[in-house]
Amino acid sequence: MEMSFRVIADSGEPMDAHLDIEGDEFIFHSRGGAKGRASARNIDYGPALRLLLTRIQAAGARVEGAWLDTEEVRHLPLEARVILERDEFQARPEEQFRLMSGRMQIFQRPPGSRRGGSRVKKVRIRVGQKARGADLEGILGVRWTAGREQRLPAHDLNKVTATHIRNAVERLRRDPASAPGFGPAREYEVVVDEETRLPPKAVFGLAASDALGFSVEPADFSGGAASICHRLLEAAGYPVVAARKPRVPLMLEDDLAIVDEAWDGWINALTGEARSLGSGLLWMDAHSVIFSPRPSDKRADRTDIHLGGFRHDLSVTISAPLKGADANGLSAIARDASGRRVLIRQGWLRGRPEVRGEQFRRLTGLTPVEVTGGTAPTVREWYIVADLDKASDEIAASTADFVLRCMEARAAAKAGSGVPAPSSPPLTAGEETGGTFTRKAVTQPEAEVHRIHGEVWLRLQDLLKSPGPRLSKLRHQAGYEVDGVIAGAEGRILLEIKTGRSAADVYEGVGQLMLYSSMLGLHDHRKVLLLAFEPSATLVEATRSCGVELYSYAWTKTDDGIEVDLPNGFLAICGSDR
DNA sequence: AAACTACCGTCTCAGAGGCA
DNA sequence: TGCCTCTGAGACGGTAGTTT
Repeated sequence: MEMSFRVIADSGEPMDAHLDIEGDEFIFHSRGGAKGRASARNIDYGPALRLLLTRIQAAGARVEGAWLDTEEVRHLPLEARVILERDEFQARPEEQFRLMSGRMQIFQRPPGSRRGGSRVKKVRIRVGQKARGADLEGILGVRWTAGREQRLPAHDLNKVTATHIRNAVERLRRDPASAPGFGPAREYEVVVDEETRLPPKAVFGLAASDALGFSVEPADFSGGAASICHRLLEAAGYPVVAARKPRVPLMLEDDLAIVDEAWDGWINALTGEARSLGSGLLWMDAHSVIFSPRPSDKRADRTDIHLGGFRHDLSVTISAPLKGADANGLSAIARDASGRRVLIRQGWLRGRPEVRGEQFRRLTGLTPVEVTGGTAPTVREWYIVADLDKASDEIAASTADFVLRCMEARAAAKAGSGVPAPSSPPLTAGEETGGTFTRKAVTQPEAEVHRIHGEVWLRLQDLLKSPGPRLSKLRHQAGYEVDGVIAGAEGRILLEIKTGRSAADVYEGVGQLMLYSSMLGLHDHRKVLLLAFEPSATLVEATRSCGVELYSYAWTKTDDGIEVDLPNGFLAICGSDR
């Protein structure tokens, strides 16, 4: 099967999403394979299809309809495989996508099967002719791909020798235009001598063209820190270093819509490079930085980001700009001379002790940038957090670097003031409550919801009341709250109660017990996870090997509420003789 | 027979809405 | 600010069918 066109993102980067064009219709290809594997195909299916729908609408083009177009259903007449009606293309692109993917999933599923089915199938979309005369290719923003699609294999790139590289360096030194198609250095530079620095991809591209006997282009190989390109350049005796940033002044962006869009892009980049730890916490593996997005308390619908959150006394907030060109804000979006968008933050860490000015520069090792535009009573010192026109991983890396430097500065400032930085002593948290609350009708009808979690807690508290209260709750100063700490018969117990029944609830509970045990210094406590279902022997075994004991409770609805039945084994270790 | 294509089915995650 | 429930949607192993 040929896949003739490729979707190009607004940034100009080609996406992994392909389509064919047939007259006034385009066929958008399905996604397949596991991400990261060589077999992965059309991995950007979702984002790309949304983008296409947006572009069609933006172009004022008329859409005639969308149909499932997999081989399996091709024999069916068009009207039997509609996934979006003509009228529905009036809806917002996001809504169109939602409708289409939902219908794709349930198409021809056996009756009664609520789940299952792919949402990433091949679809055919017809765009009407009255599209302001533009051709479909132009409206969709796609590019014809005739040649190579993949990057060159490593064994080809490894054919590049030090001699090829030396020759390439000499050619580029004599004539910087001798590698057409390659841009100037952005992230890294090849150090040739004191005066001469060259773009690594151009050097390697030229060397590879020489070695392989055909014109190697930028898309044929990756650059970046761990790439074969950098490795071979270094091996040939040319150090590759981070590019020296030009010290051009930045201009504060005053259009709030652009600021907000850039802000959202930044958050997306971070989120895309992280995985969830539950409870709104995200973890960037690659950079060892934790963060949590929180609704802004200054602006509705905006999100602030708190980074480095395990230790709130070391964390850094980057809050959504309140207005355009706000030279007084904590953070802002600015542009450099070439129009690139940059997220900047003031070099001012609040709290005790406060870190700002010269101390911030010294402790972080960062250099402030010159920023113009906007008016403020005092001059602010701005620092670059991330260049937002870069790839997500680079945005995340740059943000993480900024945050880690801020955290180090905070820790150093504390240490310098003679105050060590121990984790804060835990506080006692309020008791749980049971009963019910009414869930308003949103997507589901209004309903009474029982606070099972609270009921279990109250039942346990009741059983452990005598002699003297032995169930308490602790709360870390950063806000993390433990379900219970029990002075048990055979030692103290750290308890986490889960009402959910999914594997994710178990993962979350085990994770919470690990984290809380460490954060609250409760290393000598038995870690107990109380589940609402009977775990399998395998799960019990696996969690036990992590140092977590599993017990399950049961609850039943009675006339006057909820009756909770706690397991005897668990009550025994709690010291209840019930 | 191996490799590839185009899906399916399930797991998992993330966000919204809501409560204390 | 943490946690709960619900829901949409992405990730990804698995596999039938097709092509080489």
